[in-house]
Amino acid sequence: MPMPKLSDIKNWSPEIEKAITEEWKKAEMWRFDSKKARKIYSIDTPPPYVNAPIHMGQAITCCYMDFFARYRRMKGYDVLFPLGLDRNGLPIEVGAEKKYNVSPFKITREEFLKYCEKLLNETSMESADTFAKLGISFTSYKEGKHIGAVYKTDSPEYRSLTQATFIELYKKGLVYEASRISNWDPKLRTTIADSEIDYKDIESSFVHVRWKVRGTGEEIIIATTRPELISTCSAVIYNPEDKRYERLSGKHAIIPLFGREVLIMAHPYAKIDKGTGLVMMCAGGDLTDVQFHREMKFTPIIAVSIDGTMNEKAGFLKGLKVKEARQKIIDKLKEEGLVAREERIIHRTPMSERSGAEIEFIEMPELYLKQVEFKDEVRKIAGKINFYPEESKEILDKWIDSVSIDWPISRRRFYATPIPLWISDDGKLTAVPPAGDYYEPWKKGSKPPAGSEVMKEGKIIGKINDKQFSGIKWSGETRVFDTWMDSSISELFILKYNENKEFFKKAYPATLRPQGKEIVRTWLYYTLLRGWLETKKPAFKDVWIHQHIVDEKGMKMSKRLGNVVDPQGLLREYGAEAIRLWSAIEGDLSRGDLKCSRERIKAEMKTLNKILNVSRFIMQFEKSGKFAHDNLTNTDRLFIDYVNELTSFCDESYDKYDFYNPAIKLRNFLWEIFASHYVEIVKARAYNQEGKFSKGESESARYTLHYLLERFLALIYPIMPQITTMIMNDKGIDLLRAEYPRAEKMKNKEPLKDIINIMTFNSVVWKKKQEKGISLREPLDGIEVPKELEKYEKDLIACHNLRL
RNA sequence: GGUCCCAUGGUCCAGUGGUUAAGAUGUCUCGUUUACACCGAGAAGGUCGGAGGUUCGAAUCCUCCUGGGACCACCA
Repeated sequence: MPMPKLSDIKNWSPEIEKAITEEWKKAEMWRFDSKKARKIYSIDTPPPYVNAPIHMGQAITCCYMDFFARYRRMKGYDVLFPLGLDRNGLPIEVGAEKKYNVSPFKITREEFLKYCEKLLNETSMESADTFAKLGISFTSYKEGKHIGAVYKTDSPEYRSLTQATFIELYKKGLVYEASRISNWDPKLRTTIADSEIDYKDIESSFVHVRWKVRGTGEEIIIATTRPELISTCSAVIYNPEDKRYERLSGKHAIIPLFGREVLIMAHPYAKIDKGTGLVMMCAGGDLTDVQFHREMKFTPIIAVSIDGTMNEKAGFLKGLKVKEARQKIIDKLKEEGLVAREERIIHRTPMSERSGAEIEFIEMPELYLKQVEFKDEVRKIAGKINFYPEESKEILDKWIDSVSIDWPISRRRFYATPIPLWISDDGKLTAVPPAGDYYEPWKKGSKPPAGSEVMKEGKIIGKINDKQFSGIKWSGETRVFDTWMDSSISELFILKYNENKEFFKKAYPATLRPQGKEIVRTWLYYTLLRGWLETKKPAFKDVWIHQHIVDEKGMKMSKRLGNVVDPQGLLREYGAEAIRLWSAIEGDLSRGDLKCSRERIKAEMKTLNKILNVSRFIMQFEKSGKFAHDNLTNTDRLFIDYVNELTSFCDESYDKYDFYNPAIKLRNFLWEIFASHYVEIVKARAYNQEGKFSKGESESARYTLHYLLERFLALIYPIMPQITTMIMNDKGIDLLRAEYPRAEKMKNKEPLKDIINIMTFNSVVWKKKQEKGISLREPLDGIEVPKELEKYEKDLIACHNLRL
């Protein structure tokens, strides 16, 4: 479809956009040529999750990124602006389970992954299509080998880079295995992610149990919601401020029914006003318990086995399910007269979203990537990055300060990057494959590939083919990576780390990381950590942090609240240009949330039509050749000076990722300064039907009308690429490849001052005519042009038909 | 519970110590002028979230409170 023409349309509409954006999507006009590229500007875009349709937040933030990309192209940069699609992880698994009614625990892993892939194949390109409709100028809308191609985080290429970087870290001894508390779903027999936990307020029994103190025989009362874990107790604590129990410090308490003795000690975890102020610390009761055990270096006693039943550590409760055990021990304690009181309390209980089972916290071995020892280094490189807005760096700094444990990177899931390791049957040796290929060790019959290195306790001790390892049976690692292991190398991937060393060297660090404030502690932090581990450099030159798109009441959009605004609907109704302009005009997304209002988006459609109408008016005049600045009339020079001032202002603001202030000024220029006043003042001179003006004066007006229009369109082009390109196309100018306009030297130092005076004068005259009830064309007596506007007198007299 | 961000006419937003708080949008009234009714002119609408404090002077600086948001943690 050809580009629509101004003369063919009356109003701007989403239908017109369709012709343009479809053409753009097909044309691949923003392809990146690494050989020609000199000034590289790369944007490490956040890959949207493909499973759900693009939501308003992604749509708007992507528009902002497109503002940045289009502006930088105008400034002569070779812009690398790739579209990534995030396809790893839990939401895909959950989606497949729901859609096909399958469970990864009932069918084989291979089968389950096929369902995940099936789901992905059905949904994958929908989001790309929405971006195309928004007019986003991604480097490419096609997959492939070229730089800037659409990439998928679950592709073998991407996953093999995740694995390659991991392999190097592993060989350097930066990865180790240690126990970690997992959310265990005893019904599904699997660990589940935090996001799969529903917290429900459930009434439960808060049992006050009588304990004895060794030696003195004194009775103490401890309240608990988990009496079935009493046998695993490793200490009894009270708050250090709690005077009531000071005297017990260092003494031992005797566990009721079990008779084992545990130390009584002060610890801040205990709250004075909760229960009796005494707490029994058990393993697996909750996450606090676990931290406590770590801190005290106590060995936790685990009494709940992975099928959700009690084991031998629970003594007579062995074999019972947790809930049964709880009831049984309460009964037993009552029988023995050990229950002082039983209270019913509402207890916030973690439940599995899918099975409805109560979550148990159990310890399992997981892989950790060292990060605590690199905190200072990450802080240092973060200091070299420009943050927009500056204050957003604080979120990162605060997070780095609070990092206290290493990064657990393994997960017991399925649709994710497999961990590329093989373990010897005695569990003491690890085979590490050579970096570069994509490995799936979990598959049946997989073996460590030739060239694998064998490691023991973090040190390389030989090659897989060495005689000493000939008899060993290797089994493939079944765990996968935390998806942030993939996401945290996005900038390495798009800049072709390991693949095109020459280009990478030229392009790294990436220029810009645009992202939301809520993932600073994950995406940004992990990327900086991983980038530093690979290159010892900051991963980015600039970081732009944005806030949120919220609903009309200022609440975060969520499915649960039912307040999600669908960008597809808005696109159909108002089109991309209105949405884009609204998003720039409404506020600065890097400084505050943007409230999504249909009414206000709709209102911007008026601006689009204003642009069309002004353009139509101007296009009826021939543009007369070049005019030296000095040969223009005073009025024309004044407005040209102003638009040049605006040119510098927009340039400086755009450079700092501020599109809000320029958008406001440009909009104001269009409506107030240009359309309502300049055009009105020079109309008579441009037409010059009565021959009041010289040919030169008339041509000066026509030249200036075109000049102002072209400049305005060029300045607002990054925000509204479609309407501007279309009009400029009619004028024979290709805005898509145009340079950013150069601000010319100004004659008037403060053009706005005179302009405001002119605007005020016009208002006075218009008001007067209205009062007198005469039409605006009719002559008016008794009004003089004020002295300070003498320079513009001729135009003003003609415009208002003043009779002196 | 911790850390951080935000609060200005119905709605959005500017204003970071100095006369009467800028503008947009919406509302109402009047008008139709060789691009435009998705138009033009005009009007109404604010105790700058609340309470203290600093200052000659506070929307602006400080403290507390209220409401909204983000992330983290937690409920024996």
